[in-house]
Amino acid sequence: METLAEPHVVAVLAYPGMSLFETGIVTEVFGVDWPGMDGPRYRLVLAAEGTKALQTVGGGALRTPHGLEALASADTVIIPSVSDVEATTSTKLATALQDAHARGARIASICSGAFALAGAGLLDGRRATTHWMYADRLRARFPAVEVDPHPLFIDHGDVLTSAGSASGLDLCLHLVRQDHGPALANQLARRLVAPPYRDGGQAQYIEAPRRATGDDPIASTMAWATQNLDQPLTLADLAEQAHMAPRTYLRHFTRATGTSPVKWLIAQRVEASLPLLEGTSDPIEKIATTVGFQTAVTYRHHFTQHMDVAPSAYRRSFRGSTTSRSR
DNA sequence: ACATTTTTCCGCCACG
DNA sequence: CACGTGGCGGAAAAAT
Repeated sequence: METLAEPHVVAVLAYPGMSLFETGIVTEVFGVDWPGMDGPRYRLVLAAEGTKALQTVGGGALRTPHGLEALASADTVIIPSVSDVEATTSTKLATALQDAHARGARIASICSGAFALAGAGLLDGRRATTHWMYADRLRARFPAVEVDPHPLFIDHGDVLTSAGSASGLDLCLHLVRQDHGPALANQLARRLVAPPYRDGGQAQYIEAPRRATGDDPIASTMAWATQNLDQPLTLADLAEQAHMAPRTYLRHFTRATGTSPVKWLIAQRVEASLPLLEGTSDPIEKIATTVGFQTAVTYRHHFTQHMDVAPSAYRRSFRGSTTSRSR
């Protein structure tokens, strides 16, 4: 568990024509030494095939001393997308990935990086995701891969895939959470000013984007619900607010949102409770009811479900780490 | 931690 | 006929 002596090595692939965004996410999470963050560290290694300077999007050039052998010897390997989803994965890269995997390293991809993992055969017979726009191509090129375009990321333990670029951040935070627990992951998310937790199963693609205008009945009931979070809201209440039958409301809601009303409500309530845990010393009971859970039991249940820690533990770890360091 | 009751959610289908 | 609606039943999830 403790990796203080031997830092966990994260290798991220650099390639010609790369965008700096996905790599930047990885850098931010695993490469930056955040001041005031005690606890375990990672060592980030940028690895490339060959030692020539690589062109990046925007006309820059990038050179790294680390070759693919750095991939093969890392603890975690991240492929932050590929330059061309039609191109076959080079044998050298495929071999490096297979070696790393066989050695027990964790292999993760962001966005179109899944094509490299699939090219190395690491996704055969497994469920995997990628950017929703590439899902069909991935399926067509690698029929052995069970492509699911819906979730933000899929974690098999040894192999992980994530969706569009920004979901890479969710994936990276997920890895930190796996390695060092929710407290550190949440703390890091705070520093990055990222939402603390997005579940891997959350929908990546929302068919009917919510309009901010008031004429969207779903959007307005959602706004209404967040205003009235403290009181018990049922599906029937929301439907009535939207002047729809429950069945119709349900359909519209899932289409617009990617989740169900109750799941969304629970997530809202858990989220609303975070600042109360962080900033007040209100008892859990009180927080539970102010964010709309009938009882503290249900609050604890759902909080733990979402955050992987009990509310009290979250509060404790949050306080401990922020106050003890800054003064 | 577990069982019971209640609510949600989704496929199916009839209706307008 | 295509399309949105909404009631019904039962599995699944949430509340108690």
